Amino acid sequence: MAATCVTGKHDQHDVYAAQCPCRAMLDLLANKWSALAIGAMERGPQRFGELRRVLQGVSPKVLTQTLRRLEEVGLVERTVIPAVPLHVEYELTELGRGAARPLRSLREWVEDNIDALEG
Amino acid sequence: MAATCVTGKHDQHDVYAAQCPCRAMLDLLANKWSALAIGAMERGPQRFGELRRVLQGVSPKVLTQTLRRLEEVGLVERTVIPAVPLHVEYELTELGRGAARPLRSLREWVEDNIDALEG
DNA sequence: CCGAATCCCATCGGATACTG
DNA sequence: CAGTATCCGATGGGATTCGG
Repeated sequence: MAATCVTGKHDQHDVYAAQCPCRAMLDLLANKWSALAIGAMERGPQRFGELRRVLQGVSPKVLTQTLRRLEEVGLVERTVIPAVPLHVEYELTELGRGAARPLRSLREWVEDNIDALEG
Repeated sequence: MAATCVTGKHDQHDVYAAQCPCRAMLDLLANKWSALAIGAMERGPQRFGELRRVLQGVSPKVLTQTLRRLEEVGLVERTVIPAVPLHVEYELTELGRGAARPLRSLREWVEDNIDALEG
């Protein structure tokens, strides 16, 4: 069971509390590009260009922003491989692989239920 | 297992495909207010003001937008109860309760792992 | 009073071009 | 190849106002 500000032991761990860091974290994960990027990296390390190709329609700026934010909170590790041409790999951390599970469930639910949805 | 454009039987059911309706649906669900609103409605029908209080920091305009979009795709049912003062109840549909599960997993993961995350 | 439409502004996302 | 810079349209929040 998740702790909440109201009922749990962690008074500041409630995604519904505006000032709780959980909310900022949920904002980061509950974001279309984050959900797709993390899913893409479940297969293993991915290069910037690979991610850009998989995440159809993402602009380089937004992909960079997304990956940098995921890196900042420790969900993704960025590795620069000095070579010509330059290689940069993005990989899920242990924590990132944990976050990937509920996100995969969400993506799969959408794919499995899209026919039942209107719009 | 979820079907994908590339590997599955449903050629148009891939959240990674830019033109797939799945992507639009994921964009709707992978949104900070949608995830919180759907979670709030898991307890049962909620009035507009209740939702506004639970989703700390949401403006009435954005809450209306969010609920309307969820209603359009059939995840939420909106019921106007003619009374003074006016009652408007929002309730998850069967489909909405299905979508609620992975979203709850995501919220719980965040609450359970926030201490391990940086930022 | 509650729900929601309107106006205005700040911020963000997206397309494109360009650089290390 | 992997980003950064720049511009622009879309989106989101706040305050206010309207309607029931």
